[in-house]
Amino acid sequence: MKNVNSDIAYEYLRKRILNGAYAPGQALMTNVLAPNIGVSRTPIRDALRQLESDGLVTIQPRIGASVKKMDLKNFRDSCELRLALESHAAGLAARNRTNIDLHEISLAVDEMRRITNELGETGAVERLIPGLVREDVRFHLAIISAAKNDLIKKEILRLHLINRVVSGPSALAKANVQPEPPEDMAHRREVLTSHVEIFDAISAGRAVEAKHAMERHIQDIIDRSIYRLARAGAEVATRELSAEEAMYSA
Amino acid sequence: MKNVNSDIAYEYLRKRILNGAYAPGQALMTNVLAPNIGVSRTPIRDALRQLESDGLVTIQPRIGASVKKMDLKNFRDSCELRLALESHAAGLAARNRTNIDLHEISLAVDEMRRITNELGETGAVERLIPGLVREDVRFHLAIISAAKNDLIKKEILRLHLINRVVSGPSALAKANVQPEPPEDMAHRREVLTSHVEIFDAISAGRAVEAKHAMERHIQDIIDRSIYRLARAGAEVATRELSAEEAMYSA
DNA sequence: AGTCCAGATCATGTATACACGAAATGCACA
DNA sequence: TGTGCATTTCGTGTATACATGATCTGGACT
Repeated sequence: MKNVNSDIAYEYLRKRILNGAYAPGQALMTNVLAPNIGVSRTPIRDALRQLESDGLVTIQPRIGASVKKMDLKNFRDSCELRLALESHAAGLAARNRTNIDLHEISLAVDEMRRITNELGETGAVERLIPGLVREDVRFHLAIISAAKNDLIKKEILRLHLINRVVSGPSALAKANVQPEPPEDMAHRREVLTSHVEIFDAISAGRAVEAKHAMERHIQDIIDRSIYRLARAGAEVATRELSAEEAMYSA
Repeated sequence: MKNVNSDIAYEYLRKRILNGAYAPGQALMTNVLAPNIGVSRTPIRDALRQLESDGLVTIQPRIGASVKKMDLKNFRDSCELRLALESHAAGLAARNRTNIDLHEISLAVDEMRRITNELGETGAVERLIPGLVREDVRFHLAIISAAKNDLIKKEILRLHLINRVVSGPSALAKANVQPEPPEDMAHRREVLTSHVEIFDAISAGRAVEAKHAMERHIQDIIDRSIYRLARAGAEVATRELSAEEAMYSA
């Protein structure tokens, strides 16, 4: 955002939506928010509008704003969008990446490999997972940047990468979704392999290969997410996910 | 949008930006706009924010809003984005289309074929081109709808399809870009062929084929646009396009 | 002449007051 | 007791007044 008070309201609301402080569907009334945040209704309105275009909030005229509910359909839709954008970005990255981009991507891969190996040996899940997530985000972010298309980058970030970065553990645990089932070590190695594969393709400038590798990689992630959500049971599916939970779980 | 006065301001500004009434880069000051539109500054601010997220306006904090300039880089970027989204949508459409969707697409194809043939016989460009454009938009819109992904649809529409619909002839002529060089009859037949090809793939449920056909089709359109822009000469390239001109020319 | 600073000007961002519409309450009536 | 309508409540949307920051003007100094 741009203006200081709007920013305050925006960040305040965004954080609380993302960490689940507000239930999905909960009304966000400017006149109750205003005293809490310490600014007037005007910048709050601005913030809500921005959040609406981020897809986190629904605004109905003369009714008001509420935290957006995300059902499985919406979740799938956003996954599809991510798939389309990121795989295309991978293709572009193979064409447009500089050596510096390449270096940054390789760092993310190397670091992830290191952590994955350490995890395999020590099993120190609690301690190492955050780093793994960080390097994963870093990897995807580096590729998006290497694609050299600001519009696509903006869209992808708006979709969810920022969410993953800022959201933290949050409501996923509450929903009884196990973020890290113990049998996932195999999956972690697969992720690493995918990343290496994508990196190699981008490095070699093979656009279609990079694109397809990224497609498969993200499709895997999506399938996994949906499977986990489904397995987490009806209470998650029916009570509806907040936008945050769905985003984070991707 | 949602609220009546914000809508008025939004439509007012949108139309005038799209038809070139405001030059690219021109400042849009709320206190001069307000009396003209006949509403107060508040809904105008709302409208400007919305237009910013549409990509038509740039807002700098404490500086103000201005009509977004679009250079060749931005134009290419938005084309890339369109390519990614629409080709993916074509793939989805092949999987998710209903018979009703299929029918609507076929209507657009048939009508376009009819008009193209008539155009080949009579050469009545002035009279028939609008119908051709309409059916082209209809074709793409029908596919996007058949993909059954509201998020992707929303993104594509925001990108430019609406623009094509609402913009009208506008500033393209002013820029001395010939929208219809006489040798384009061949191109029109190619477009028709592409549409048929895409339709067949979607109809048969061949997702990857539909996707690739759409990719080629849009890449053709983009190449043509960029070629035409380049040929139109330096004055277009250097004086910078308004968002509208670039969008429309796609 | 050119540069730099101070004041003035002006547009934005913010707060607040007002008006309209929607929902909730409560009362009358069946 | 349940239903329908009027009234009230309350929150949004809009207008306007105020404050802050940015730009512009003019003059002084080098």
